[in-house]
Amino acid sequence: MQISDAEWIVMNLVWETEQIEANEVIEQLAEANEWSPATVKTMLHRLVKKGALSTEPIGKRYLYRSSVKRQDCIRQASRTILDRVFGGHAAPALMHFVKASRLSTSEIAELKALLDSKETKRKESDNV
Amino acid sequence: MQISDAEWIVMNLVWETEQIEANEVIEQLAEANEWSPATVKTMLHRLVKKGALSTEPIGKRYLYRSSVKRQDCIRQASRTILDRVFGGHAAPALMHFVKASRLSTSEIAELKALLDSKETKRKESDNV
DNA sequence: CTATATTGATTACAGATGTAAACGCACTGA
DNA sequence: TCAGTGCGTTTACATCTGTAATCAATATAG
Repeated sequence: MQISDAEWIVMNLVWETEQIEANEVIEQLAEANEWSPATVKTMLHRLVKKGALSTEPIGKRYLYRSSVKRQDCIRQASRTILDRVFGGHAAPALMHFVKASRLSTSEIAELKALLDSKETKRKESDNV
Repeated sequence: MQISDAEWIVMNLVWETEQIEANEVIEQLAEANEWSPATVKTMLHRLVKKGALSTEPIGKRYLYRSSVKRQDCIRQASRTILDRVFGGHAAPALMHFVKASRLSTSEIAELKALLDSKETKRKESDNV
C-alpha cells in the first residue's frame, strides 16, 4: 500500500491527533495547502479505501483514525528513497540530510549518541 | 521537473557513466529491473523530454548525458520526503535513517565529524 | 539492390494522483 | 412540511507513471 505525497499530509495530521473528524481535517488542511474542501474529502476517502484510515461512526459522522503505523509507513518510504534516489547507499544520503538540516544542539547530541552506539555494536559484532 | 522512481534508476546510471548510449542503458538496466527494452527506451525518451537528459548525435545514434546535477535532484527529492513524510522535522528522519542503515565505521566517523562541525557552527552563530 | 536488423519516435493503455464538482441523504430552522 | 446545510459517496478529468508494442528510417548483409 502506497501513500502519495498529498496523502501524507493528511496522514500526518491523523497520526498527530489520534482521531479526527472530516470537518476538522478540512479546517486544518484545506487552506494551508490551498486545497478545496472537496479535495480533502477525496483524500480521506481514498485513504480509507486504501486501508490506511479506518472510520468509526460517531453519531452520523465518522471519526477517522489511522489503521497503519506511522513507523511502518516511514520505514517503507525511507527504503524507497534510499533505494531509488541514493541507489541504496545510505551514507551519502545521511551526509546530505545532515548538511541540509537545521538541527538543535540536543538533536545533534542525540544523533551522535546514536552513532556511538552503532559504532560500538559494529565493533563488537563484526570487528571491522 | 520531477523524476519518477523508475526514472531515478536510469538517471543513476547516466550520472555514474557521464555519458552512455541507449543500448548500454538497456543492457545494464533491462534485465536487472525486469524491464523490456522498450520500457527503457521510454524512460530515456521521457527524461529527454523532461530536460533531465540531453542527447548528442554520435554517428547515427545518440549519446545520452544528464543535463541536471545529481546533487540538485537529490536535494529536491530529499526536501520532498522531509516535508511530506517527516512533516519537515529533519531530526526524526535522520534518527530513523541512522537506525535503519548499515554504516561502516569510517562512515560513522564521517557523520560524527559532520555533526561536530554543525554543532560548532551553531554555538558560534546563534549561541543556542 | 533488396531484405533484415537496429534504434529512435510514436502510439497505447491501465492505474495512480491531484484536484474538484455533483449527488444524495439526513437534520434543522422557518 | 420545505428549503438549506453538512457530510459522506460518486463521478470527472487531466496528468503522470509503469510498461510496452508498433512504426519508420537507416544501415548492413547478401
